[in-house]
Amino acid sequence: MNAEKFHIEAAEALTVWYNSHKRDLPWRLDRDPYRILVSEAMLQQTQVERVKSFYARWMERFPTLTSLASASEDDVLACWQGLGYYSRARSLRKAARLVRDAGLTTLPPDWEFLRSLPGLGPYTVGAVCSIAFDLPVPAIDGNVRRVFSRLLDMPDDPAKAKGTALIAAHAAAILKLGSPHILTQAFMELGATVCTPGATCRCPQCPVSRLCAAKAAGTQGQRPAGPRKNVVERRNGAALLISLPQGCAVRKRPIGGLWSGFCEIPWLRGEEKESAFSCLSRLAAELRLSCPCTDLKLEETLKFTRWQVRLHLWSCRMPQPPAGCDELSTDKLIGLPMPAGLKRLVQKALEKSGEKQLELFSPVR
DNA sequence: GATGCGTGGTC
DNA sequence: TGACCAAGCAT
Repeated sequence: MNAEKFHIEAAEALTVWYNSHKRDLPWRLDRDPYRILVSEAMLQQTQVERVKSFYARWMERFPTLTSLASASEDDVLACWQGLGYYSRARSLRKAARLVRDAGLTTLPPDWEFLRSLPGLGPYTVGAVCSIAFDLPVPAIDGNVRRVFSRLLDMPDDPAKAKGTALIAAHAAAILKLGSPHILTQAFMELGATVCTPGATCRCPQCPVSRLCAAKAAGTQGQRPAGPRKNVVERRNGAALLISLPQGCAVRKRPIGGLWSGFCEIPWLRGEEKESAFSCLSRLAAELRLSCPCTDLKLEETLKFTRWQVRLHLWSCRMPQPPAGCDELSTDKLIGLPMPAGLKRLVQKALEKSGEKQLELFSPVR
């Protein structure tokens, strides 16, 4: 089949299929560009089911771009808390302020301007342009890469620049043959519900299976081709719940890097094959601790892209906060912007102290 | 182009 | 249950 016929048949089949098979999602109630942008930012590397409740809460709190522009960063982060990749929230707020400072009250249909905003990369700009403004700008995400790597039976990694350019060319050609806002979402919807990863794809339900080169060759389970994923390194770690006269010790993470600007209880990631107890010793030395520590027998796994940490929790009592830490009352502790894994650990400790009446936070005599 | 950035779900 | 996945972006 020649390319032109491929594009025409794909546009027709996907339009029909999307109109009858699209899911009802909260960000599909209208095509307001701000609402589309928020959904796209939240959906970056995040599953639809997880985004739903965050999206609803966000829209209630920051219903318009101007309301977001006038919000404080703390309020924005609090609303994003638990969703991960927090630079997305900071960027979204900055972008809203830049739009406002440009004298606008809403996002303009201007690729160059949108691309200049923080947090809006090639994919997100494509999504806003095509979905909100109905412009034929392709939005290439993981779903679309997978769909096209199969349609074209691409033998090389579609995430590489060459593969992405090829996919963008085909996607743009198809968008021009129909409604870009329908077709962009159709590519993604197909990837999310039918053309799913590995051997789980549902080819019998696919509206474009007869156009699919991988289906014809039987290679759909091996697409997209790509490099082996990195192994996640597993390590131990130690965390400390330090009881102070009026609460417990927390510290603020530096700006930039992991959990930028968030609060945390003191903790330390172990070296390769280091025991949790050895981590505790190093942590105690770092904090210049001179008191005995009690093993609370509580653990939590912190998961990251390249490593995960089995974090063991100890407690101790001190008359004043150690170096680098501040004192905070325990009732304020739970409301603090704190990474999800650490917060789970703290909550476990609070529950345990309640059950066993450990007087974990009673004043030092 | 490679790496850092969170979190929770799936099989 | 461990490996992989989920609508990327900035540096």
